[in-house]
Amino acid sequence: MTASSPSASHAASKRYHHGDLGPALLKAAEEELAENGTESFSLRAVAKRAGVSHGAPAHHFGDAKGLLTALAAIGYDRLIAAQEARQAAAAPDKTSQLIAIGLGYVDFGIANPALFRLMFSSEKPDRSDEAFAASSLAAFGKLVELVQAEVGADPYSDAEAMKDVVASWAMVHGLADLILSGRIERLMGLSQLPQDETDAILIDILLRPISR
Amino acid sequence: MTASSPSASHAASKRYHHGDLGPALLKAAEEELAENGTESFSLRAVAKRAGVSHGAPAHHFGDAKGLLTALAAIGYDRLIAAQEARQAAAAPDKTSQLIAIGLGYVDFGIANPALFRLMFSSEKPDRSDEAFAASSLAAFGKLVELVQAEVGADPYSDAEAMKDVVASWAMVHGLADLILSGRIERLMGLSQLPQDETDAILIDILLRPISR
DNA sequence: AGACACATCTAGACAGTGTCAAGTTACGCG
DNA sequence: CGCGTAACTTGACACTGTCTAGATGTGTCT
Repeated sequence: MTASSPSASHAASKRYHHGDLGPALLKAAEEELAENGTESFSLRAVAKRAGVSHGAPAHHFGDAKGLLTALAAIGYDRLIAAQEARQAAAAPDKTSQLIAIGLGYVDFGIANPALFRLMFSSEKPDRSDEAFAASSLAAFGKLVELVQAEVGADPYSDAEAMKDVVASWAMVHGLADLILSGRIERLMGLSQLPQDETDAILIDILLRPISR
Repeated sequence: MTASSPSASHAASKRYHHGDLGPALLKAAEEELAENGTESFSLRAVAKRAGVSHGAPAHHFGDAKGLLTALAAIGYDRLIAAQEARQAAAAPDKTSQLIAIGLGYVDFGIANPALFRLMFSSEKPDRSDEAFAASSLAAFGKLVELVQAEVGADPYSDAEAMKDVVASWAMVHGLADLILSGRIERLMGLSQLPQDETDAILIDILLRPISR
């Protein structure tokens, strides 16, 4: 038997040294978050799910705040991926691309409600954390860039363009937040509609902040 | 001396029966919420602040969820009051009145960030609770009514009008949520501006969802 | 190859949390 | 005046996050 190769064999075994605990904890944390929500999130439950002792996470993330901060940073990367998926499927013109990142924003929120709440409505993540700040700024940068292309002015030097950025962000963020809290479903029953009809409604709304 | 009238004397004494614990707990809970935020909210800390034992709240609100549900319901009443204050100060035309409730919405969010989060971004309140549902529907009803006046169609029978409602709500909600999480401050420095300039920016943005 | 430094993980303890059950106090009604 | 019952206290329980000390591998250097 050539067995027991030192590096990364079957990970979930009961080896004393897990070998890849950091990522495994993040995966477990995301699952816990999806199942139980942000509010009843438990660090010990995450450790149990990953098959390690309750003290193990501390060594990789410091404390619960650290783990949730890392998870939120991953969330922003995931958000960007959802936006890029919509961009790839959209027409190449500037407006369609801007709307696409809005639709991706909503897609992400619906698909990951607890993660969305962690990223935008929680005090637990440390916003001064490097990875968190970098990922969240990258997501915001996409918006700024596409609004600039749309209105033809740099938001950082043109107050009107910055209002367009803020209006666009507020609209898509409010839309996503109200949808994933179930407050829109009661009014429009979006989940009952075929995707193209849902998209048409969202596009109509997402166009409003920038149509002068 | 006519003293020691049975009902409601000096409330905060160390009488075994507090006499008015329900409201006192709500007041303490709101203060705790404002100071510590939704996430590190502690029922025992609320009881301590109100000067009663840790088990006392259960008798009035059942459990923590019950207390927070009642508090959220009060929050909606407070939201409506903030909107009505803006309405009273605004011009009587339909559009000004609609914008006024938007400004009141933002006012409320900025003044009560933790309560706002409890009302809109938390799973803790029981939305099927009678008082909660009534108060939140009253707040929403204001919006529907004013959008209907603005666009001249009943949102419950006209899909376009309902899109106007959703767009208006999403815009003001997203705006408030992003402002109170500090994400707009970095971009526009609203807190540095005089109120009329801030209002002008917000009005510009709040008009967009309904200007065809 | 052997041994040592170090990162990794476990195990126990601590204060704090929400909730439950049982006991104590006092209000109000007869 | 006495008694039922609502209001409140107290103690216990399981659970939480964090800290500490100890156990266990991993990798490296000679």
